[in-house]
Amino acid sequence: MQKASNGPRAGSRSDDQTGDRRGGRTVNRQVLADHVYEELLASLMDGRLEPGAAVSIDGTARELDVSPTPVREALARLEHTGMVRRVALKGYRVAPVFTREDFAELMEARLAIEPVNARLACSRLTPERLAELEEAVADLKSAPRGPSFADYKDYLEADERFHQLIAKQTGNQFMVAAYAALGGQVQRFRLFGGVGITDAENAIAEHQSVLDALSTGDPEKAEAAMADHVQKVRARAIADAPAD
Amino acid sequence: MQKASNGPRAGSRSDDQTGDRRGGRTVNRQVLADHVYEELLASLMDGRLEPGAAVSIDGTARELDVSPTPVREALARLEHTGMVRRVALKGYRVAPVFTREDFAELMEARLAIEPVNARLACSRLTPERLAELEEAVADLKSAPRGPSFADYKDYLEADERFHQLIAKQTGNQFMVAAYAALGGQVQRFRLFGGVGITDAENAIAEHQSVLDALSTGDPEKAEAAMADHVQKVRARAIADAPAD
DNA sequence: CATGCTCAAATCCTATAGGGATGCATCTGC
DNA sequence: GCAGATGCATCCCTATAGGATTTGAGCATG
Repeated sequence: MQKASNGPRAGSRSDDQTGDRRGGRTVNRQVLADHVYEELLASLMDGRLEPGAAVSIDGTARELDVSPTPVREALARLEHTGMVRRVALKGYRVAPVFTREDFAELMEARLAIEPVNARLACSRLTPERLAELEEAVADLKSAPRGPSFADYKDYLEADERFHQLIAKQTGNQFMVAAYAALGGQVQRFRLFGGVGITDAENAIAEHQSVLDALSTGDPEKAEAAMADHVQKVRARAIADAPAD
Repeated sequence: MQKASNGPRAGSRSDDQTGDRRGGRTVNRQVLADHVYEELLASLMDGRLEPGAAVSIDGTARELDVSPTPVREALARLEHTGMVRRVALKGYRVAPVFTREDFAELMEARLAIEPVNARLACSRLTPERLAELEEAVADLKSAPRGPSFADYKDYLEADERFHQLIAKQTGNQFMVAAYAALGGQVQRFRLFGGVGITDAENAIAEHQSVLDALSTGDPEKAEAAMADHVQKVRARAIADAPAD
């Protein structure tokens, strides 16, 4: 909306993050489509884009002041994550809200994958990664948990980060990919699943339990702690869920 | 290569599969990017595109006689499957061959996911799906298994179909997504993992065992049979693997 | 011979143009 | 007043143009 069509700036992209230099050599070249992808992902992950909302290609392009081409590319990647759906010739839409059944399926899948991740992560845990996990739990404890949306965004972000770190700690690229296929949905559920932040105290305790189990180095314990956590999340969500 | 640049046909796409009509109303509208995606996926799945090969955007566009735009979109989707990798400003490349470690990780992930799929599928098995599974196993048995590449393509296709059907039979969209995150890699490993078709007899017997276990309706048996199958595949592959 | 430079072709990346379809507001006829 | 037709705006989709970057060959130099 700001600076809408202020003039053609074709090809003059040497001042944004493209040619980012650090220490004298280019480190992480990035193209516009990557930027758009991250922007859209952030909007989806923190709830700015609500389920069911249309994501217009041209509209997004105008908003970000780019051409539709990189937006198409970014959305094509996002489609494969399940966070947006596409209908040919009709465009993209944020995936609809979770039904009760969707939620049950998601929890079933988490229960199949996340305890295994905890077990594998435990047997390969490095001190550095353990520190990162401790930091995530600390952030979880210290994050504000007010009633408004923005108030517990940090809490949700720390929650997602904790689980994602465990997936990465497995050192298994395919388990990371499998969790990633769920991760976005998990986060979306946290935002729009109906269950609020009321279970924070319990959830924090369970995360601490998982972390403790990982610290002991006993893979079986870690697996059990994670399974326990996921099951309790499911139980609380069912209890809190609205009538429909 | 054939019919290279025979002339501009801009906007005349009312004769290909776009406006496909059946019974009077349009049923499944398809855009060019979908066609390109399927074309590339087929090339990857049956080995026409070998690991490490460059996949040029412009080149593919010329070959399929379309513009680069839909090719970009198709490749963006494929990137998220892990079958092609992208480097900014350098283009796409078919994912490299499996190392021993990659193979171990893939089998670890399959062992975490596929037995669960078998268990879930078993408890929700419908006669129609069971028939499809039986057909896949029958195709597995009847498929030619010659020494040349094209000779056992059908065999590999039936193998992939069997596992994918079980994933779908879970009725859990997230388990399907998780398997899909692996599925492409599994197929690629079958093609280029070094292990040939020597284990066909054993593998067929194991697939039959999985099918039998599913037929009994005992989820525990199905899970065990699938775990046994994956573990034996791993064992055979390790035994057959070349020195490096 | 090995190494560095120059240049040209190929390729990637983004913007723009325009065809076709859809949706919505407006208008007309009953 | 209301149903259907019409026009306009919006959007998706593909092609094309052109700038920016990479790459590899050819050539010069130590």
